Amino acid sequence: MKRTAAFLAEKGIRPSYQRLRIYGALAGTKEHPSAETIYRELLPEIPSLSRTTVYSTLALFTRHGLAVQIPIDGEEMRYDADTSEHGHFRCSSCGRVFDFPIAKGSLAPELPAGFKAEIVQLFCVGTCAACAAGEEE
Amino acid sequence: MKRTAAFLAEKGIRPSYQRLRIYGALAGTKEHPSAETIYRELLPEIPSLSRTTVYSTLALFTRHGLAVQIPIDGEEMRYDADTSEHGHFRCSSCGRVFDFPIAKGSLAPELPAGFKAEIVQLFCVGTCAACAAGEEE
DNA sequence: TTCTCTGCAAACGCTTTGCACGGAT
DNA sequence: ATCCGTGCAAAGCGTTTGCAGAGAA
Repeated sequence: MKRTAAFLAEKGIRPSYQRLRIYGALAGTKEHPSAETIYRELLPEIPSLSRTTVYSTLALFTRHGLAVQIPIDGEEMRYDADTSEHGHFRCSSCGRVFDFPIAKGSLAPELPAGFKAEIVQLFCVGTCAACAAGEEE
Repeated sequence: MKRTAAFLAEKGIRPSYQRLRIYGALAGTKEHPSAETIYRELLPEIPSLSRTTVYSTLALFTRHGLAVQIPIDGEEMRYDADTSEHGHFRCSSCGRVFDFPIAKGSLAPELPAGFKAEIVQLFCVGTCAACAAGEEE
């Protein structure tokens, strides 16, 4: 946790207990959790935690570049602490979101003149290997 | 409109007046409208129109492959009648969504074995040419 | 008749806002 | 003393659902 505190501090975020735990929950999983998921995960250990804090903290992380928003399903916003270039695959059967690598440069679209992209995201929706193999959810 | 009626019919959708008009509103613009936008556009001419009808009709079009959902901003769902392969760029300043071409094959990501993508979408968020040129709004 | 479509109103789920308390600076 | 972070409750917004009436087949 000491590491995390220093990491948040150097990004300009005061390392409060809640922020440390929320960052830990986000960075420690590949599940691309939503605010609700993180809230429910931490609640048993931090009974006083409120959803408001989770939402505002995730917004703070996003503003400071520690997390990326993944609006892959129009239902709930998901977050990813991995801000490097990669794609996201959502299984329409089980709902899980997976990372997948993308060929370098393939995400450098030829935008019309004058357009400047700050965020580039590649989304896929389909069926994951587990669900395709017949494991219903 | 005759054309549109036949088009909907051959896709297995009964061409009611509302459906024709909603399809027309969607296909006749490059604005990637939301349900609310279409509703407000048609309301003056179809005063009895309800949001419910717009929502259910757009869902119907999506199910039948006449429209694609674009969850580019996690706020409201946008729709596109152009189902061909292209990218979407959202200007974070003015909120408009633009199409842009993508190099053939660049949207064929190397998914892990067993994964099968049905929908592939490339999203960018940034500043459009007009906003970059200083036109606030 | 029977089935589908439409539309109103209410409900729902995710997220944001207003406000007050408490702790840090 | 001031500022910032937290948390509760309520509101907000996009969307879906329940239900009834109108219309097509």
